[in-house]
Amino acid sequence: MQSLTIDTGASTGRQKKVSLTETAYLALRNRVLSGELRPGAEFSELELADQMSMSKTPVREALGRLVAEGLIEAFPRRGYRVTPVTVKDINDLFAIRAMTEGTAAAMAAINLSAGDLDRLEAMAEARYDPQQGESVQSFVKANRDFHLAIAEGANNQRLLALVTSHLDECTRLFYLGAVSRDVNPETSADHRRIVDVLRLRDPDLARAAMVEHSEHTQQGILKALIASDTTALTL
Amino acid sequence: MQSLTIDTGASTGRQKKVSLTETAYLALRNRVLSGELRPGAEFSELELADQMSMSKTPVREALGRLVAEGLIEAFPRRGYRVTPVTVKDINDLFAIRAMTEGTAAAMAAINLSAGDLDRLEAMAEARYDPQQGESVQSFVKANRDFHLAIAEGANNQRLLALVTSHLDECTRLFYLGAVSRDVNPETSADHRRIVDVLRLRDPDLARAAMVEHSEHTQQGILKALIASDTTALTL
DNA sequence: AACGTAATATACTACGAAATATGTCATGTC
DNA sequence: GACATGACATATTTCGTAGTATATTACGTT
Repeated sequence: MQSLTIDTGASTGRQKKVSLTETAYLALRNRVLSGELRPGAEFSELELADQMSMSKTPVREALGRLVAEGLIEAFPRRGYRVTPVTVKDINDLFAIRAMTEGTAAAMAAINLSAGDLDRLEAMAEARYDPQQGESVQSFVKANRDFHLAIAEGANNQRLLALVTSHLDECTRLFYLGAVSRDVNPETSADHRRIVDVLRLRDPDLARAAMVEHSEHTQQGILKALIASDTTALTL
Repeated sequence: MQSLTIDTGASTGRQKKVSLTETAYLALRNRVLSGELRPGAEFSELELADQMSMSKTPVREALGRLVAEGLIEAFPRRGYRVTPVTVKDINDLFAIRAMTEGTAAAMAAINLSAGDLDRLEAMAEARYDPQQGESVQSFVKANRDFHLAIAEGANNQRLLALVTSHLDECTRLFYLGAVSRDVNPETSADHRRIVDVLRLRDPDLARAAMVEHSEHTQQGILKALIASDTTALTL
């Protein structure tokens, strides 16, 4: 076979053409995480292929990855559906999140430079208007950036990947039921406290602050989801 | 589309026919984890398809999942190779393992019944003869069962999945370089201590014992890999 | 209620197109 | 004359399309 010398093409700023499989994967994942495809929704390969005007194969490969991730369920020879969400699921998910992000914060407390911390502090100032969908979306992105910046500070690629995927799944729950709630005061207070303890360079305190923040988010989302009359939750 | 009423077929004990994609995925993953396909090894879809006497499509779908898991790297329009292993990789991996299995042990300390603990204690007695490949393999399986039994005690499916995948990756490193070493005394001592502290139902002690065991394994594997003259490690 | 038949959707094969690497050869430079 | 450089042809490999086979469900008939 051909030799596999590596050229990431990172140095040249040329535009990277992504495969249809990657396109389908990102689009589908986004539709699930944004709540456009709600838990329990059923669909077929052909249906999605037509929507995205591509053949079934790339759609099929994208679905395979999402099934492996657990976001979608496959029913052999019958079809697919978005994996239903249960209360236990949510608790399990947030237990993982507290673990991964808590560990990341503890490691970041040691690694982050003063400049990094200043940038984090600026990120923690993000606010939003619960009435405006656009504002909600940019707040969600800012929140994501804040958490990922800390996870990057852990200097562990595997941990960063774990944090990213679980954080995105938590955000999905936020979209599913808690959009109407105003979490501004709680979130910004938590984020500020996290930056404060990171400055102390104390791993244990940083972990505790992050775990506490995760638990706050969990409580808020559980309340909002249970209160909402949507079909987001399955028993 | 057809309705997706659920029938897992679990109640009927009928034999489950697995798809070629699943077959290819399991076979490839096993070849990588067992060290048959070593880090850096290059190959093509056609090559693998011929070996397993199937079409390229199921192979391709299996490779997609392994790429997503990080076990294999894809080079668009050129081919694939087994992801090289670096020392930092190993340290990152074991940091994750200590985190996930430590957390699992802490949760298991609360959940496990006396009967569960007795079964665990029996599992901890597994020994092997470093000279016999067959014995090594059954020891590795027993070790896996021991760790997964604890992870199941955490009662969190997501955590169990994380523990499983990372434990398997650690086992791969064991196969890659440490086969010759005799880890019997160290392992059984650690395992016995873990069962002992689990009996105390103290989450913090259980976590500490598990983390310590993970670190012992990490040190042993690092030493063995660096000492071995194999090409398993990339700088 | 049991059975047969049609409809539907996946699972897989086969093939063609596009992209990348490699080898050859002509050309130019020292 | 030796060597480097670029153009072009060719081989290799993935990427995606299209079509076939098979499994499963739904439904009508007896």
